[in-house]
Amino acid sequence: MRRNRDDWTEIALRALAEGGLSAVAIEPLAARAGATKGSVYHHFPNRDALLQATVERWEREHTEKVIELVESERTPEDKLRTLFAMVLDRTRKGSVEMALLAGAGNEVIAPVLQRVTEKRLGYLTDLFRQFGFGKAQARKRALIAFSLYLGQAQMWVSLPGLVEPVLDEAVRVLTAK
Amino acid sequence: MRRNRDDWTEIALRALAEGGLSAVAIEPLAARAGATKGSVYHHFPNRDALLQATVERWEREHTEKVIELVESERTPEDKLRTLFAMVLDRTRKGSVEMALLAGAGNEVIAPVLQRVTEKRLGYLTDLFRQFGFGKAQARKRALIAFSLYLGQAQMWVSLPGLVEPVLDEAVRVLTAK
DNA sequence: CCCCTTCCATACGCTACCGTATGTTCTCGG
DNA sequence: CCGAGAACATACGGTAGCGTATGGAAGGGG
Repeated sequence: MRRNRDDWTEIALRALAEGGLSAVAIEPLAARAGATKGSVYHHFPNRDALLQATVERWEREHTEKVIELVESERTPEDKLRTLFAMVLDRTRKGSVEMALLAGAGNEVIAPVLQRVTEKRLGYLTDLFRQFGFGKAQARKRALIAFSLYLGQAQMWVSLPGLVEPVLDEAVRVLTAK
Repeated sequence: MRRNRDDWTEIALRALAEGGLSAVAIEPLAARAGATKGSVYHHFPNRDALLQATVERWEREHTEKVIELVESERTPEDKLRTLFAMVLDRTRKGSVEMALLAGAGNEVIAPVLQRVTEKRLGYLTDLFRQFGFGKAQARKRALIAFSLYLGQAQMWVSLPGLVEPVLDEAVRVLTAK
């Protein structure tokens, strides 16, 4: 079976979700795909290039899709609630997101994480403005909401089974004047 | 210079803070200490044992001290504010805490993280009860507050320079009925 | 002072992964 | 149907860290 660049980033994406950053390693990936690293090195000059292409693919495919999907909700409350519920649900089963957060120190991952976070914060700020908050306060609430999401996601990996019943309270607290 | 068990966990603790989990490696640590791994392997059977002793030392020395220090504040508001300010400040400059969060998947780190988190959540719950919240709601607020902290800490490593001015708003939001 | 234990250095083999070099197979356009 | 380029395999050398084995130094109790 011949493989192209996209095949490899897809495989790497899955490995990233399941095994974290260190699982994106040329030789194990090749073995897993029933190939040898000769194939990988034909499509990518080195490991960082594969990682780069992989995270950029994730950025393209997942970042905007979430926002699009949330926008199908009608009221700001529903949007916020859906956003939290959906994003946290993705986080559950070994997601790419958590792998990237854990690997935030990596110089390939850092810029991607930065771009994605800023985009999300921008969207969240707009969302809070729809609740009637002023510009500055909407930004603060967005930061708080996003931190809350990050923290929930983090807790899921370090304390599974303690995260669930907070959503309603969180939304209420976040939107209270 | 002769070294004992505590010397090595201290060195490992520093390495953990500065370089993360992967920096707790026998050979680099020994080199850094001007010794050879022969010394380390005399005091610890293997790498995991060193890591274990190191994180347990951190658990002893840092977990309870924070709570003690916060308890010196008078009002619940001041306690909450101090707690956030202090813990987030520790997080800034390459802390052990962040290294542990990033390595939450590790089977040595996980149980420690779990114990510490539960202890902190317990304390936070008590704190929110002092605000007049009922038992269940205090627990939810505690979870939210702790997630908020985790998220802020996480943001500090992936987006340095965007975290600061949220403290007041966060405290207000968290304590609002 | 000497011996026994503690502490440590040196040397070794092993694994996992990186990256390179070179040869082989597949595929498709002419 | 054949030749060129793309895709891949194989083999190699290199690095970093783990863990073991064994001998040497160091220091305190007898």
